[in-house]
Amino acid sequence: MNINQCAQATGVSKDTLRYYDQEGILSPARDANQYRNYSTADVTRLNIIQNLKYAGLSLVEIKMITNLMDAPITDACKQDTIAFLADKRQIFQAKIQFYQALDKIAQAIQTGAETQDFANVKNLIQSISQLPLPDFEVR
Amino acid sequence: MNINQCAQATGVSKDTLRYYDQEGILSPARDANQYRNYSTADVTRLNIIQNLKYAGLSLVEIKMITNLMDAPITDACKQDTIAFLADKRQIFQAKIQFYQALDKIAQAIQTGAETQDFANVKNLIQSISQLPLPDFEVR
DNA sequence: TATATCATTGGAGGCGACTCGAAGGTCAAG
DNA sequence: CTTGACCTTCGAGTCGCCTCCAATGATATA
Repeated sequence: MNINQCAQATGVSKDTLRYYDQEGILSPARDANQYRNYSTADVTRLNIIQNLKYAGLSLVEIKMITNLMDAPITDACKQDTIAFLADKRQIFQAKIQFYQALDKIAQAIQTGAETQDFANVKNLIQSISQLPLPDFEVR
Repeated sequence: MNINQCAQATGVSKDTLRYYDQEGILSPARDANQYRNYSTADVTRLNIIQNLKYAGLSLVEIKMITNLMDAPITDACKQDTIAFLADKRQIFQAKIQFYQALDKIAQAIQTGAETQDFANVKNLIQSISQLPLPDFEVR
């Protein structure tokens, strides 16, 4: 599968695919003519990359996780992984709670706007300031 | 409250506060000497900004929402707001589901790594590729 | 075999959201 | 009335993540 086909298949642009290669995030095999040749495993990996990006991970973090797939897992990296995941899970859970709370407010604002209750809309926006940000991350 | 005190109180850097002013996201009153003077309402607004940033909204989107607080809400902007919120709520709900699914996998990976079950760790990472990305947004 | 269409690289440019530095105005303490 | 710690603006720089372009090489079709 050449770069164009891979771009079609995954929705990731050719430029981005070259960029990922350059950054060591996804380096497909090369044909004799130096053309990139994407395998189905590469496509799977691109799906992982897209999903983790969607979850707000940086490319560096994504690289770290996907590298676990082909590296033999050493003891040191095991420790790192566990720590990293414990961290990320805290963030994920905080995000779940946060989005649930925010969605509730958004729903109320929606209703308020529909029923012309604008005073209440302003109060609801105010209430966004009360949502507790987890103290362990700033981003 | 001057810019330094506001920075202390909110954890937002002075540079960022000036940047927000410049971008029209938060423009505090000015004293006679042109110094920025932040009110408690401004601090509240900064909390809102930080929370919406955490939820993944861009500064432009945040500006749109917080502007609802001091503008008289016209019919046109009401329509916009409702549409915008409907959109965002879809995204919020998708994120909730996504994070829940991802956290489950992360938990399993964590357990796998702790119990040295590395083959399973690799399978679990693979399974991230299966998480369904909502089709209505790419970010 | 010429032409069009694909691939390669390297380097520059862009955008969002800051971040920093220089040059200068303001103010309180000694 | 000077010193030092603030504040101001403006312009440039940074970082992550692409995106575009030019020069060059490979492949497929008339």
